Amino acid sequence: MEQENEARGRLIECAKKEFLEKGFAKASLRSISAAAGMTTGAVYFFCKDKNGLFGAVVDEPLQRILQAIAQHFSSDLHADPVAFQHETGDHDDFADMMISLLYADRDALLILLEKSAGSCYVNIIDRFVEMIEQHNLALAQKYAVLFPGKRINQYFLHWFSHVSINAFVHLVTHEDSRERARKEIKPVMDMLIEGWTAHMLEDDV
Amino acid sequence: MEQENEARGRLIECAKKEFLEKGFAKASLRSISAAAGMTTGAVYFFCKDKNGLFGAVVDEPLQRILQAIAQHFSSDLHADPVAFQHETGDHDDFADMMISLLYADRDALLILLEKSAGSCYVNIIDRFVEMIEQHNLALAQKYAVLFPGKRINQYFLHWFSHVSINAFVHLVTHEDSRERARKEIKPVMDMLIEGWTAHMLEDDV
Amino acid sequence: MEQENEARGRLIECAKKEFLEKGFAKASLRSISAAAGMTTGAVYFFCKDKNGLFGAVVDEPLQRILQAIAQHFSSDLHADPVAFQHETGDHDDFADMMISLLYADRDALLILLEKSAGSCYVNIIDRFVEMIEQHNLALAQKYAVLFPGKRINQYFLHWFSHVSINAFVHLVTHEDSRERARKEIKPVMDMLIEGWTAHMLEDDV
Amino acid sequence: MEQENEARGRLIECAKKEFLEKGFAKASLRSISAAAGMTTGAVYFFCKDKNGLFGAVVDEPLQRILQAIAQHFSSDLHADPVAFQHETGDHDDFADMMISLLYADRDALLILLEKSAGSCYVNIIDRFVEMIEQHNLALAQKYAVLFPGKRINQYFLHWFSHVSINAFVHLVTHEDSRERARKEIKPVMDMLIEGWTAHMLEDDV
DNA sequence: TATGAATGAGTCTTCATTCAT
DNA sequence: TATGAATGAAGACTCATTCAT
Repeated sequence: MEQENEARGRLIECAKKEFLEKGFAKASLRSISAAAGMTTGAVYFFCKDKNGLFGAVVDEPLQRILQAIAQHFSSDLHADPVAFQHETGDHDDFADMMISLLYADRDALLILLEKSAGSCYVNIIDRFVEMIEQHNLALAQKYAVLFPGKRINQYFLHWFSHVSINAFVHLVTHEDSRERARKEIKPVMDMLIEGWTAHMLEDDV
Repeated sequence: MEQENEARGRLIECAKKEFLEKGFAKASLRSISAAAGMTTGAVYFFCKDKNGLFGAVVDEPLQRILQAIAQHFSSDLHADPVAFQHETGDHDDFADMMISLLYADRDALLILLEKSAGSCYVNIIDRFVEMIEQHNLALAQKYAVLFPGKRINQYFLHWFSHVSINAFVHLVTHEDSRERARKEIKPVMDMLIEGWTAHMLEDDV
Repeated sequence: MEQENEARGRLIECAKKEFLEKGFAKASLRSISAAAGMTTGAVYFFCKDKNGLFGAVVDEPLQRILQAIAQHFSSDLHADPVAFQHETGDHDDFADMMISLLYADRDALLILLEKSAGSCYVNIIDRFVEMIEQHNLALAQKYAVLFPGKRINQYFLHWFSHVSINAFVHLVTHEDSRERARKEIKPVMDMLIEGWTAHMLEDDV
Repeated sequence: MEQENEARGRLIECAKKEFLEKGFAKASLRSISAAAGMTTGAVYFFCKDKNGLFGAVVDEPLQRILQAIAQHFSSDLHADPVAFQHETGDHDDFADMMISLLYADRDALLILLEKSAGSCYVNIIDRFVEMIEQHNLALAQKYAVLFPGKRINQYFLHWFSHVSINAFVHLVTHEDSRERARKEIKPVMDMLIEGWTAHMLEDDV
């Protein structure tokens, strides 16, 4: 977006390639900077350290996704929980948004999701899971009110949140084409919605 | 089983602890061998190398699971695919078996599933997924015969296999108690079965 | 005095702070220039190099002291050596002058005396010691003439010169208040004078 | 003393030489290990890190001195404070002991006293000063009791303690011969004793 | 059976310095 | 007058691995 320095761009592009190939821990600043045609020292002109370089690759797309999710959830909560399973349009919108975001800078996301071991972004997926779990919890609580004698199944809630996130992670990880991704996610989302409806509440003992 | 050496046992126990804490890549043979009260050199008497040590920790429980799954699948295939969703007993058996196996040496499994980055066991989960995917495919093919105008949704099949495996990974990862694990897996399995039935086949175009 | 540049002043002020905190060797031009709101390159516009920057901080007060001592000594030498211990006024004057000079830019002096390791000002104290030692030697020679059968104790002379300088170094280093410094130095000076008289000459063998 | 490994001995000897020449901060493990005919990695087999190597050079003689001082002081405190200035024998013993200790491994002491900047032994002299200051304080308190209307001059006490330590530091630093050291310290000690007697107490206001 | 010693390549990082602009 | 970019050498340190004994 910004008309950045050219060498910096080269550096980050090479870093992206190396992180994608070797992962954060095994990536070598030496080989990254060599590929970018500069010395290791130069890297430290552009970034604070190895983690900073990693951040330069992944942070922007990450923030975009984080914000989009937060925003979506804040608006979504006012919806009618009874109609959870019928709000197809809403779920479709969410899925479309996620796919757009995920594929906008797919390599960066792949790195973030699969190659961040050792960096300060480890377990970033857990942050996504936490966000969606909180949201699901709120939704489920409103839902549970309508069913006396039922209560939220906490374990299922947690697992369900995991699976929901992983649905997108799996998508961006296994499906190269954004168009096909749009199509493939549908039955997955449907199955998730049905599962939510059928199993989120358990009998209160 | 084998009349093992005592020092070797100590070594492997300490390795298990270190791998669990730091993961394969960040684990240090120095600190492992120090904890086991021996020198780094000694490690190479017992194992070929770092990967070998990792294998000494995780391979036995891994093989047990691999065999159990293979065996289960070979017998399962003769079942009636029409009745997939009704074979509750069978699914329960499978889940019980898996839980038994997973919790028998839970630490080793945790390491294998979550801490193997950098070792030659990376992506071991993918091997599980492949196994189950082949099995699901065979099942689905028999099932598809009964529904002309329908065909297997390949992407869904793959994702479904992933989720099936992850159901167990998530369980062993998040649930300390084997008894609770037995209970928590139920709605998860139910949701999986329902999802299979509803979405494994898509309209043939 | 000079119509200095404002940025230069800021730079030197920040350098002073950093040198005081970390000492010459561990001070970083990067962090100094950053604190001064400029780039490292800019430092080299104002100074020749790191040592030059150090000099910009400490050299002026140093020169003032060097000159004052030289001047004091050249006038002092004409005094009557017999009366060394009685020239209280003279010693008081010297002490007062030193204290004024030392506290005029105390931070700079502290840096020079305690934080110059690694710079070309290391062992600057030795230069003070040499000056005072030469002076003490001259004084002692005139004094020795009056005591046949006695000669100057060279080692004592050297140590004594050290201690004399350190009396002031210790003062500026440990005593924040210039007024208290004026008071505290008195018994110290007295002890030095008495020591001089009693031990500077030893029996000639 | 211990029949140590030969390479380790070589390493420590080379380290001693390098520390003596360049000081802790500017000493290079690279050049030390090269001089000792081994790789940098080997250093870490023998020592924890650079500070550990420094410790291997200086810690033993340091501990010997620390203990000797502590022991001397604990016995000395029972002496008659009135007779402080007359206990020539005692002071002589102390001086002799210190000189023996200081010259037993003089290079190590020189390093410790003058070249420790940057290491975890910086300001080790202050520890000596503190020890002797506490002792001097205790002595002075007993002494002060005998002189109503007088009180301890705190600044003088502190400075005096510094000078006392520096008497030995200066000695080992400037005098190569242990025999001459024994002789040179005498007038210094005398001057210290006289100064103590004359100036440690000031008029109570 | 295991050790103690050592290697050597590699890690990230920091630094003073330079120089075209 | 000052910057931004980059250098290059060196820094301490860690590691898996080897091998004679």
